[in-house]
Parts: sequence; structure tokens; C-alpha cells
Amino acid sequence: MPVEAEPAAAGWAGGMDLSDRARRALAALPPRDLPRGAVLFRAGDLAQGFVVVLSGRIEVFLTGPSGREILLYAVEPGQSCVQTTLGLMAGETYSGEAHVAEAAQVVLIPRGLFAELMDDEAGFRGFVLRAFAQRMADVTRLLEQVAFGRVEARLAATLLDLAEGGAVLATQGELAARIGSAREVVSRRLEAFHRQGWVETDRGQVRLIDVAALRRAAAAPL
Amino acid sequence: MPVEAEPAAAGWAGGMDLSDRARRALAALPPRDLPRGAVLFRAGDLAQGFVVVLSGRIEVFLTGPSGREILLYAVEPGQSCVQTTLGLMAGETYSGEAHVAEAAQVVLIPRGLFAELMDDEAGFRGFVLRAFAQRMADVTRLLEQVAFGRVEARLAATLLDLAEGGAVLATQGELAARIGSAREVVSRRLEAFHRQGWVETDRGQVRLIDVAALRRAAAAPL
DNA sequence: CTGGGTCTGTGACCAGGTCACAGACAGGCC
DNA sequence: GGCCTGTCTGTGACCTGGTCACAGACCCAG
Repeated sequence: MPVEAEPAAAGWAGGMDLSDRARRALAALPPRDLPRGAVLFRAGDLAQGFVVVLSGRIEVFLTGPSGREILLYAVEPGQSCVQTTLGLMAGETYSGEAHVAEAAQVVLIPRGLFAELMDDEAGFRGFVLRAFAQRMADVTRLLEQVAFGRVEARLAATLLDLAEGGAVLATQGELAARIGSAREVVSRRLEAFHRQGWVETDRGQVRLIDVAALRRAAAAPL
Repeated sequence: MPVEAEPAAAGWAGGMDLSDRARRALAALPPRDLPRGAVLFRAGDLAQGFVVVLSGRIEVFLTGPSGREILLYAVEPGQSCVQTTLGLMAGETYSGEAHVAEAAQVVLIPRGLFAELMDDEAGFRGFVLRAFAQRMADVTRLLEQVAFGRVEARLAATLLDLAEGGAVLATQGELAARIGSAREVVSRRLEAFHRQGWVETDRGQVRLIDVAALRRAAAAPL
């Protein structure tokens, strides 16, 4: 029981079907604590290793020259930060910026161990590949939304996504960054939503009144 | 000499550091010929196998509900069509549509062999992963352009990219599809380029006059 | 030479991004 | 309590870009 007790860090590898050796190597990695608001990496950085999130939430943003931002994807517990893989696999630098949205605990798998696991452990490989394919699909969907979708639809979807107990706690600026639009545009759209009786707004929060209508708006074909 | 002669199909695997067994398995796959204009797959299709392009050129487009299109990426000889990997690795369906831009020869590696190669052959794995990471970076860059860039910059870049002998042979509609804009917008932008003396336009072609100016426009920060 | 398909140009209009503000609100400080 | 400063929000003016509706130009097959 004494030696067998694994730190929480190994829990995430549970469903992965690894050899004992690999399991031990992963369990030995020290988890790192990141406070809310910390920046895990910036655009142009080169990957240090492969990052897996144990708890909390990390959000990866793309930033334009004008300072406008858009949420590329969020990394939840048990998921890996795919951007880190790019550097390890193809020598690409990061193009996004990773912010810690909720205080998080992460494990960093160094280059060498990562390469070793990719070569020897089919389970680990599957984990990385699935995560990667998933992100690729996510980013493609996002591109589709940005290229062809309306702000109205993206805003409605984001509100539904962020709602907790019928309300969203976020400033208009934060909402704008998520959907890759401008703060003023969010202000005007929210006002339109309000006029239609879909939401109530207050400083730093949006209360959802007519969820069905928002769902319809989010799913609008054009 | 008789047995050693490999069909062209195996040439692409040359730089890949594979076992003889794998090399033979790949060489045995029958290359398929695709005529210009053929559609390799559509959005929603499920992957049949992993596609590698031997010659020609395949372009993958994303299509919006209004019929507007945007070029996701092009697959050149020696490269793989990453979208096919999504299905194989994560069960995702295609989100793009692959058109044969120049008559192409491709090899289709069926599911089973693909999985086997991924497990056993480090060289093949590296090939797939690098291609994948590359595409991920491409799509992210494209997203950045679409979300934050101007049509003027994307159009100028596309003209420079497509130019052969100082001219681009493409209709305004084709140019629009490449950059994810509308035909009318391309018409007006080209007219503006013309007024500044950067290009001459004719039905189905654009002649580049001031390449330096176009380069400046393509690199514009905003 | 003519008729249908394709390519291009244009005006009008709307959605959305940018700029420049002004007012509203919150929390800290005297 | 009143005041100050920073943040959040609302608004008008203006520009780019996407959409719609057409008209004219071009091209080639019959």
C-alpha cells in the first residue's frame, strides 16, 4: 500500500492501457500548479514538452494585430494541450496564447519521454492522436463559423455555453474575445437580444430569459 | 532486376525508413488515377482509408451554407490528405470537400494496413504526424487571416501564389473561393489594384504589373 | 450569326469592425 | 459621506466586406 499509492498525477493515464514502466514514469512527473490568469505560453514560444491538464481549465486564444482575440479551444481535465504537440512533432512554434481560466494543475511530459512513449506505447499514441484529430476538427469548425457564420449565432451559442444557473458572468469584452468580434458589436447584439426579450443584461453579467430562442439563433443556417 | 523494379507507387515512401515488409505492402497497393475535376470526398463522408498523393494536386475546400467556399489547403505530391486521417483516428467525418485540381495519381492505404503501419513503423508514424501538425498550423494561420486580416491582403497573397510567368489564370469566382470571399468583392478589389497600376485584368486572367506593391499589400499588418 | 452559358461590372443595401467619445458604476481613500 | 480612478457600457459616424439584383460582355456550339 505504501509504494502502490500513486499521486493524483497518474490518474489521468488510467484509461490509457500503458505498461507498468510507462505508468511509473508518468506517475513520477511532478504536477505543476498554475494560478488563474497565468499564461502558459505565448505565440512564437517553442514547446518545452507535452502538457496534460489534470484539473482546472486552460483557454487558448489567437490574437490579431489590432488586439482583437478569438478563443481557439479550451483544454479541460484529462485533455492535452495540442499546441504543445505541434512543436514536438513538426518544429512549429505556437500560434496561440494559453491563459489559465480556472486555477489548474498540469503535468509536463518532457520531449524525450514524450518521444519514447509515442514509439513504445500504443495506448499513449492513441490518446495523443485522438486529441489531435479532435482539435483539428474543432478548429476547422471554428473557421467555418468565422468565415461563413453570423455574430448573432456565435454570440447566442457562447451565451448558452457559458451559462450557469441561467446567467453568464462575463463582461462584453470577454464575450467579444471568445467569438473573435469587437466589444461594441457585442454591446449592440446584446441590446438587440434584449429588445426581443431573450436576455437581461447587467454590468458583468447576462441573464438568459428565452433559452429556446437563443438556441434557435445559435443554430441559424446563415 | 525484374523483381526489384518497384512501381512508382513505392517511390513516395523512399525517404521514410520502413521495414522491407512494409515497403512491399505499400508497393503492392494499386495507384488510382483521378481526372481533373473529380471529387475525392465530400463533407460528411466517412474515411475509407489514408490517401497519399503521388502526382497532381488536390485542393480541399470548406463550403458555407450560402455556397461560398474557402480553400482549406492543397495536397501536393508526397503529401497526405490529412482529413482522411481524422476519420481513421477519431471517427470524425470530413468537413471539407476535396477536388482534384490537376489530374492526380493517389494511393489509398486501407484502414487495417494504416493501423498496422502506425503501430509498427516509426518512420510511417513520423510522416503522418508531421503532415498532421503541418496542416494544423496551416489551418490555424488561415483562421487568423480570415478572423483578423483584410481581403486586400489575402487577394494579393493569392495572386502572388498563383502567378506563373507574371500572370494568374483564374476567374474572379475561383479567386473568391480561394480566399473565402465573394466574387463581387474580388471584382472591386481587382479594380482598385488596377487603378493603382498593380495589375491588368482580362476575362479569366490577371497579369501582375507591380509585384513589389502586391507583396507589400499581402504583408500588410492589418 | 445567334442563343445560351459563363464571366465581369455596378448600384443599393445590410452586417460588422473601428474610432472617438461620454456616461455609469465600483472600490479605495480621505 | 464625497471624491477619484479605472473599468464597463452605450452610441454615433464611418469604412470594409457580403448579398442581391441586374446588365453588359464574351465565348463557343450549332
